Amino acid sequence: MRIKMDPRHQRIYAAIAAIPPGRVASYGQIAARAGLPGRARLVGTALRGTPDGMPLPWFRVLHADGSIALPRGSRGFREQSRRLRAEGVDVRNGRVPMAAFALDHDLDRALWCLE
DNA sequence: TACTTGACCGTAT
DNA sequence: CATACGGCCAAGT
Repeated sequence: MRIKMDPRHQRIYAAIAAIPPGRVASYGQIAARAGLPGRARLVGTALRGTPDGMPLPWFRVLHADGSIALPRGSRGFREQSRRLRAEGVDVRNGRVPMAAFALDHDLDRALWCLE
């Protein structure tokens, strides 16, 4: 048996999966690219409920200011930092310089206008 | 059903 | 730099 997953979550997962290695995106950017402008919180909700075993580059999703969402010192926090650095992303003091690594913000605004 | 939480965000002070 | 606030609203209790 199989229960249909919320289509919005599917679109969110797809948007996250589309982030290229070595790049990152904010929750808001992912929401916009999933056709859900202004609903960054839903991205967090979806991410929290990521099905076990789904190979999702969750670590490429950060706060809009580039900081890691998970609590400082938590296991997730350390793993996220490690995995980002492993693919060349600059993580300093729990934060990534978005100007240099984030997906194009202007494109997201353009997508927003199409909604 | 009602109320609270929260892997958020932009703006204001 | 740090709080505060309103907007957002699915999930959890």
